Amino acid sequence: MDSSADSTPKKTKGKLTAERIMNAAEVLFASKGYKGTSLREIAQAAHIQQPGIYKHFDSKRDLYSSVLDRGLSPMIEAMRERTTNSDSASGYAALWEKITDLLAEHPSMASLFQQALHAGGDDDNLLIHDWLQRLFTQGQNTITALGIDENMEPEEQAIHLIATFNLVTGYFLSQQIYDTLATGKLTDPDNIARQKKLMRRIATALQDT
Amino acid sequence: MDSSADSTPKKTKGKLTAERIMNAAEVLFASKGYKGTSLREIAQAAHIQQPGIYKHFDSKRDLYSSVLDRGLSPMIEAMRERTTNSDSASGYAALWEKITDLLAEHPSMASLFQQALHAGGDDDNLLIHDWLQRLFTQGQNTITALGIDENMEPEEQAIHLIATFNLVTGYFLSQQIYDTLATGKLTDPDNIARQKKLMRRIATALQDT
DNA sequence: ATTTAAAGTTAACGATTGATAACTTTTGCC
DNA sequence: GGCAAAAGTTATCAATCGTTAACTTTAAAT
Repeated sequence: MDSSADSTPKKTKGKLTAERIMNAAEVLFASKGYKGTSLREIAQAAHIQQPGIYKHFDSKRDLYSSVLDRGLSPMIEAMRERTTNSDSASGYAALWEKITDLLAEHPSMASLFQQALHAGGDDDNLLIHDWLQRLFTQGQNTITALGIDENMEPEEQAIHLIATFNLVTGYFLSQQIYDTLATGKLTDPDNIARQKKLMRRIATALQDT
Repeated sequence: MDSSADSTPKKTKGKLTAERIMNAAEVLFASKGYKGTSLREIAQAAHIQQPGIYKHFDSKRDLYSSVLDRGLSPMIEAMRERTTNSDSASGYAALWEKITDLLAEHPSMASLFQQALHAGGDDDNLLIHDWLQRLFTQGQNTITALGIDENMEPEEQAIHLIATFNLVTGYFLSQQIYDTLATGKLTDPDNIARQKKLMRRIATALQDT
């Protein structure tokens, strides 16, 4: 299928279909939630019939999990890099900017992540709990990498983390708020630049203890 | 029913039941989402049988709307007061603190509000769009009341609004993040005080142009 | 070109859901 | 206390949903 055979793995028909399914699922899960999205509408968006989804995924839950995996891995990777290379105070802003860039490419992920976070009392808790551990607790370097003063008491560190997390992800979920005051899209480069500027100002304010 | 007959309206059995239904619905809608919550589980939590809900609400949608109404009205009221009485720069921090206090009493509302905001492409858009108008666009006084520089370009104003909104509401949705670093509840008074302190620092940073 | 495996479709199933109708019980008013 | 209205229950319905099985078509491997 692919002419550059050695540098790119061959993509079978099935793999391409699975990608289409996951792309459709990502957008629909993000906008309508897990329960609010049926496999029939995902299938329709992916141009197959609904039971066909079972050729590629074991269950709806498996599809959801795969979508989350695909979307969160780059974030975990960015976090890991910063944790490993945290060498200066400028690092933390760069991390959140990197995550902002990632989310700008996949704005649905912000919604999916927040949904998964807010699923309380469900059997999803194990899934997202695992992700939280991987995202936020890779040792004390994580705190520094995230731009949080490590001499702070844990409660205050946690609240700083929450604020920063919500600033970054909440931005991508707020098009409707944006529409009340301005025109355009939050994923426009100009707006992304504005958001980054605002984040830098906040980061500076929080860093000055 | 109520012995202080003149100062408090009488609460019929039905009204008390409707309250129970709405209390149950508020918590369940918040944690499981609209589609993920069935009328049967709401009814069970309210100690009635499921079709009994139709004695008090026309539909599931009507119940949802009533829950939103009940929870958002105090916020609109707080907003209106600040808009009317916006007299000093200290006003804007007080507004967000007031909203923080309101949400601390009803943390489910933060989740419900965000859910409604993120419902894209649904017939809910009219509902939340109305609420957004009422929350955020009560004239130019609103911008000042919210602590946003009115000489800023609209795009930047909108992004500041988004940031502030997500700081306030996102806090209440982030217990799972908090749990990765600390113990306790986000609604504990100590943590609320920490959050307010953090918000004041951010507000000051954003105000310094 | 042939064969096998993969991928896709159609039909159907059991479970769940929001809503309705009929009936029963409780409440509130006089 | 009696009566009407309100509130609540039981039973049922049509629709939707995730899933499975059987069948068909296409893709991939040789």
